[in-house]
Amino acid sequence: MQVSARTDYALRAMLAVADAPGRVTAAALARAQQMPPAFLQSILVDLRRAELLHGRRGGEGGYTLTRPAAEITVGDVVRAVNGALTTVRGLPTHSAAYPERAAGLRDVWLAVHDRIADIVDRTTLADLLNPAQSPEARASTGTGRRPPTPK
Amino acid sequence: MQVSARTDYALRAMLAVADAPGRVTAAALARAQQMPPAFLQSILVDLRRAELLHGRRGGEGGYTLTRPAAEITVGDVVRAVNGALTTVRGLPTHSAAYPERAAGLRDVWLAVHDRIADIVDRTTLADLLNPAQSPEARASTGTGRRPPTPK
DNA sequence: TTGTTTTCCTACTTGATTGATAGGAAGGGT
DNA sequence: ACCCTTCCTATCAATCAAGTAGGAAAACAA
Repeated sequence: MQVSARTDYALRAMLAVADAPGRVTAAALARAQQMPPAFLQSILVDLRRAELLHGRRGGEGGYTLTRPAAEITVGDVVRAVNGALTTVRGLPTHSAAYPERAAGLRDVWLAVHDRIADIVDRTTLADLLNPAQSPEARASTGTGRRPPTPK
Repeated sequence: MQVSARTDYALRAMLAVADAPGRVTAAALARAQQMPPAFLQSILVDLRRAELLHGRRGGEGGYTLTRPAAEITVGDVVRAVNGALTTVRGLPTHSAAYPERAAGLRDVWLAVHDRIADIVDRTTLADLLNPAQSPEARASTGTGRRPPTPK
């Protein structure tokens, strides 16, 4: 039930890129968010391969978003760096086998997975940058956002 | 966002003990649930220290629950073996510091934490052993159980 | 009571996965 | 040509999963 450092760093990096006006270099990113520069580099490679970031080399280089911040969800970022959204014993949640008596446990992990998906797939980077209008992040209980927001 | 093997094993062990009529030995537990015996032993120690299991040695020895299965929640077991319910970068979710731009991210992890807590703190071992009457585990969306179930 | 069996308990060791690092190699601007 | 910045690969360190070995305690039998 733990969020890996890789996932947390990836989201913070995406938020910093989304917030900046132009391009952002990896070095500036690491300094602003206080994360190990070399480790951040390997995370940026994952985000670039997932088509979430566009990297440009050379002078005046840096990273930009491939899509508007309102069209990138937290779930997109998590899946890019972590593979599956939730895992049990290293395996994807839906593909973990359980013996006889513990069959009901599988449903618990699936329910946890669905609740998490409800949150991260409905929250966009733009929502996080405007704290005033992010209903998801504040409500402790309830469904969250009413607007359908069809993906 | 991953459930550790330790947590998964601990819950399966607790379910097997709850389901058995009398005492259950660690060896029988490992065999029935197909988990490494020695690793299970270290997990049982955690469960015993958390006052969830009572171990008895000697012939006719084994483990039993310290409380009825209906009074032990999934959350109790998770916290016993994992410390905090959810962690970000190894730290408890509520105590992770975030710099300027990523402040909104903290609320996301807190919301995830609350949703997970809603599930695991309301689901008891008895619920999991009666698949017919476990509303939590089946519903993909919604609040789950209506009865207040005051702890 | 003594011995024996059964089981729980503790400490240490190995292997694998993840977090983190360093040093180039390739590409864009000037 | 030169410099800067992103990219890639190989490597180190730490943590967790898993396994091993050797007691310590409790129940039963003689």
